[in-house]
Amino acid sequence: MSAMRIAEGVEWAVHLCGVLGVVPAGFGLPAGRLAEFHELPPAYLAKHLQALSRAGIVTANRGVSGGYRLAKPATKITLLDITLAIEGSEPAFRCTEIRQRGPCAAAPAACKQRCPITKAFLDAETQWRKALASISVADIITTAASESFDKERRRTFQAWLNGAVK
Amino acid sequence: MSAMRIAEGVEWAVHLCGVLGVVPAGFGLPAGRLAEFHELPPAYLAKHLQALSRAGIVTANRGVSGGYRLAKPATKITLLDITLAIEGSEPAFRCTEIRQRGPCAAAPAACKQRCPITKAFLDAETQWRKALASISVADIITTAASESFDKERRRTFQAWLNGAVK
DNA sequence: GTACCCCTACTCGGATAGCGAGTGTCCGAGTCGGAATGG
DNA sequence: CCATTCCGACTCGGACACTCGCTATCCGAGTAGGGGTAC
Repeated sequence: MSAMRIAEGVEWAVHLCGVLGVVPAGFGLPAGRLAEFHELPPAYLAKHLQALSRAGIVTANRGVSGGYRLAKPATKITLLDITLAIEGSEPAFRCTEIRQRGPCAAAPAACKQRCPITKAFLDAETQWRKALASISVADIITTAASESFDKERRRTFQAWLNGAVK
Repeated sequence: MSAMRIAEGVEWAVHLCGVLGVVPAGFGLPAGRLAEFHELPPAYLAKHLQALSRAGIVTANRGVSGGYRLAKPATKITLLDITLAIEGSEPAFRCTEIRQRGPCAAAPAACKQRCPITKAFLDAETQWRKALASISVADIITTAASESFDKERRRTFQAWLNGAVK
């Protein structure tokens, strides 16, 4: 009774892209530091970072002073990009064509176009994707900064960042 | 890499509500017949029908000539109603408030309002729900009838229905 | 003949196993930086 | 003092267990209808 759950890795990924978005350009953060920032399991987070890397959202540098950084400007990365990178791009609704089964099955020839049920669900999903595509990581950063970053917390963050970037 | 899957029980439920929508008013179909109509596993389908019953979408009658029937006009039953009945009404995105954890945690006092990430995902989900709420079972029936019901199939269906209803 | 009662058959309802996808973890592949060394 | 080489430590990347929730099933609870029986 509680399906349709978005993987929590999506939440992690968006938060971390937000963090990477405020790292000075040219610098990166290793996976361990990113995990530390929100007290996330480092090994598992690494898996999700790989997915982001494969999707071209972040770039990975190896070596002693390596780490992850955004692959493109934060304004060009949308919540939809991140979601698809983590969850995959398959639609949530998958028609199994049960209308072609049973005593009153529709003839395959009559099923050239999608059944109205499938169409409705895919349309709804398009609306969902459109909404997510309209928000960028830069938007998230701006809003978060203005909403819940007082002077004190901003300094705490800067201090941590200075100790984390190489 | 393939999350966010809608339970296929939703697809079944919508199709079956469509079938129940064209049953003459005052008559019902037992779960076994409904399962037979699309060659679905009867026992498992029964579980979903229970969920529809609890949600007030269909009413269940016991006894020798009992069965399920729509609890309200097909125009008043939306795809969203059915989806929520099967999947539950919890939102797909669930914020775990990781912003309140780690070396730069936000103070609980600063988290009165939802973080912008959660807000964005819930807004997207609202768009999704709105799209599903705009389609009724009656709409599905109308479209399906006009798209893929030629005279021959319509007769086949009527014959099955006459043998199925009590 | 009729009214009542019981019984059977059929229905829904909730409690019970099985399996697959996300969740979590680990160790190996790859790379950069620096230290040691020889010129 | 400087260039070169080698070594080491740190990083990402993919392969391996575990847990929870959807999938699937069964048997018990409940009801309506019909047949039998007594009046």
